[in-house]
Amino acid sequence: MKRGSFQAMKRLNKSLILNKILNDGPISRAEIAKDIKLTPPTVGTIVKELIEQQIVKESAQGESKGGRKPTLLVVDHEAFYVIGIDAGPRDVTIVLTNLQADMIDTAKTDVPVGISKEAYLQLLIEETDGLINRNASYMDQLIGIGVAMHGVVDAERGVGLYAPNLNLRDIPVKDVLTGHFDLVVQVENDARALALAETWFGEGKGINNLLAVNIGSGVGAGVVIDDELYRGKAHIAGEIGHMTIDLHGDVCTCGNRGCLQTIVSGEAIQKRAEQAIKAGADTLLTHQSPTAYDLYQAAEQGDAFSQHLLTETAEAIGVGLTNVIHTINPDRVLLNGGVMKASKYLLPEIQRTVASRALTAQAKDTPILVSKLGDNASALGAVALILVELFKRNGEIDV
Amino acid sequence: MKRGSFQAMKRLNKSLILNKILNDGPISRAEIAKDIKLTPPTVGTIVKELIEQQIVKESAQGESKGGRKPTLLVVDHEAFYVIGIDAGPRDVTIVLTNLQADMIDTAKTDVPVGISKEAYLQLLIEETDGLINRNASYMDQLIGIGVAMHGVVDAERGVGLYAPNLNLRDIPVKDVLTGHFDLVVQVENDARALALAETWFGEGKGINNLLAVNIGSGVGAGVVIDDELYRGKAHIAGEIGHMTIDLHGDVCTCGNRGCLQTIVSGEAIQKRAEQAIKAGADTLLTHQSPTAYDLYQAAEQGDAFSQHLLTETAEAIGVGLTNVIHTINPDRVLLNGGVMKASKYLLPEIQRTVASRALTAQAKDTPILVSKLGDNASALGAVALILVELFKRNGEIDV
DNA sequence: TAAAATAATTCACTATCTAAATTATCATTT
DNA sequence: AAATGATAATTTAGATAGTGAATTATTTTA
Repeated sequence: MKRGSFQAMKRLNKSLILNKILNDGPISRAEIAKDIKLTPPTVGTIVKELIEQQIVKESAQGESKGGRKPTLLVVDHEAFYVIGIDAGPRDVTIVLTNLQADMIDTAKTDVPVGISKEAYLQLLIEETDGLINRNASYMDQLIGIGVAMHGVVDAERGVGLYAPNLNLRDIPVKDVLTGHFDLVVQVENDARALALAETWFGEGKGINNLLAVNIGSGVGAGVVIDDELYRGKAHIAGEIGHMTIDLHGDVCTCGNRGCLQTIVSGEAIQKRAEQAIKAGADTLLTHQSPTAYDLYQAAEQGDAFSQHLLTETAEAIGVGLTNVIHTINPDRVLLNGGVMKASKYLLPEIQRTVASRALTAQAKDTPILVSKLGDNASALGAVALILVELFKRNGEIDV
Repeated sequence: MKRGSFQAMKRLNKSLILNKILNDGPISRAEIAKDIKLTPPTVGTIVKELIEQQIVKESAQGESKGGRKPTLLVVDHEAFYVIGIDAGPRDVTIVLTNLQADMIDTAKTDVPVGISKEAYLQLLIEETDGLINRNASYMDQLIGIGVAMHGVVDAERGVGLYAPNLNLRDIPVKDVLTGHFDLVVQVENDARALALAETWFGEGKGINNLLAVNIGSGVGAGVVIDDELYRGKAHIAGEIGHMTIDLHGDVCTCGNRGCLQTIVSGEAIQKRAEQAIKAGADTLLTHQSPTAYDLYQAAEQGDAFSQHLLTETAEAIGVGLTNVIHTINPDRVLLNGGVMKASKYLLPEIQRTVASRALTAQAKDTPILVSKLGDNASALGAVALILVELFKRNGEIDV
């Protein structure tokens, strides 16, 4: 219950101005004032503070519109640096970026099978230390470490509650990392980090209510509502992989039947193809257990079996998305993950399925796009976790 | 993009104080100050304004805690009156209540089959006029009319976009009613109004993220996120009746197969029972087409057929709820509607199903309750639509 | 070169909060 | 019954941060 106070009022205005510069910069003080409906003096004094904090700087002069040239303001993207860690079950990717996610350096390492909780945390620390040592010159401007973590995560406490593919529980990521690095550390579930990456750097920019779905070895989604990640009481909002869409379908790892994952996850696709091939399906495929990408390639060669399997997959994805659209009705849906490497075949069928099944014209028209962020998307989401802190706290992050 | 200003700051504090009195009253100025962390003078001046606006009044003196007795403040529930309309496809219910939803008077009328848009609106006006004329003494304190409307509703414009069971589209409810009554009019979808009724008067009080499901002739839900109704871009958030849970199930009115509705709606239950009875099921039931309540009564007599049918229904509801819990992870789920008249048999099975299917311990524990609001719940939700306006606008509604 | 326009800053003013002091009222102790 | 110590509410003075109008700094255009 946040009361109104002078501090709060100023914080809000400062936040509005900073984010205006971030999103619409280069921009003049005068234009900021006009857009946010604050008076020029108010904008002036707040901008002065932001410049003192080094997060904003004056750039070139703008074009005159018949009077004095405006002094344009931009966020100084080189003022601070951020580390983002994609802490997956198979490998760990670490990136060092500036404030607009330009990659300075990156490191990637495999995770040994059956690793213990302590060893996993040690691995994160060592790899991060390595990256830090290689880039010592940036380190006094390093403001935080974001972690995108596989599994169910309590973002508030920074704890990995359950990481199924590592078979680990209650991993105190935040405590351990802050203890070692003495920096701001934010931890989040990888699907949600991905959604955040989209809103900061991808196709989710400016979308207030977003569903970002990751279809890989599992299926998960990040839900953005009113420009903020929505987590839910038990931190499981967006766990759509275990949505039941076929009451009498195959048994899932979770014990239920007909989860979305049992049809559309990377593993499910491989398994379904494998079974069909064993049963003697007529196909050009040479792999015994082809991935979605293999299917895509074969489909390109005209393989009807692969085309059919991808269509089937797309329809199931479409059914799942329609269910979510009817529940939270997002402004846009973004698709990501390894399976979407077959997006050329999947996307049109997904769109067609949603258009055919959704209830109203507007719902049928829900834009469904494939992410353009590429491989480091989760790590970039981890970076974005820190950017949220920085820009929400008006640049007043502890360095 | 709301900037910080003195006005906004004061509005916020006024809102906090008013809602504190509403929720925790009778309460003294001193305690308000302590709870909201505002200083006594600030609270004092704002309370003075609220008293001038008549929405708050001083009630009795409280108990002394060793000093001067506190003057307790309460919302004056008799200061204003509200009309709530439940505009359904079969009948229209209208209530007149004070600010705590105490019923002053009520009216109910049937809707002729195949009614036109104009006639339906005329019916709403005439019935409301009748209620108003019967209660003329309250009318100078009447502040608004809320409408809970069957179908897809654009709450912002106050238009019924599509009312399937009336087979009407684009019903300009708000414009027509404001034109005739010159009062604040708010229109909302009935399932969402129901959710709002729960947060104001029912089991949803104080629950930040709520799912209120109505299982009647159709299935719909109201989604509350961060204490506010969530509508979604196309106004269809919460349309969970057409969630696909059985890819190869029965065909729904929407054209898809295996919608939740095809198993659990009132009509679906009757249809399923009817078919089984025709096929010679062994049952005590005398009806050819029994309702959920008939099944409940028979089940109470030990009818195994009815018990089984209810269990089947409950499991499907549980599957649907689990899907929603995995998507938006609400703090609480409330169940309402005609089918829940069999809640004695349904609820335990629903809870068991969710507990068995949900992913994590916390999710399994999601509280699922049956509404206690009774028959006028939707009309009370309509009343709540106006209360939201009143209490969000700090009592500054135009009378 | 003067006039008009736009950008940024300065100055005076105002709304609203806070802190401290004051007044009002009550229970308890002497 | 009067004094004492609490608690509640109000009054007073002061601080914060916004607004409007005026001023200064540029720049384009007539």
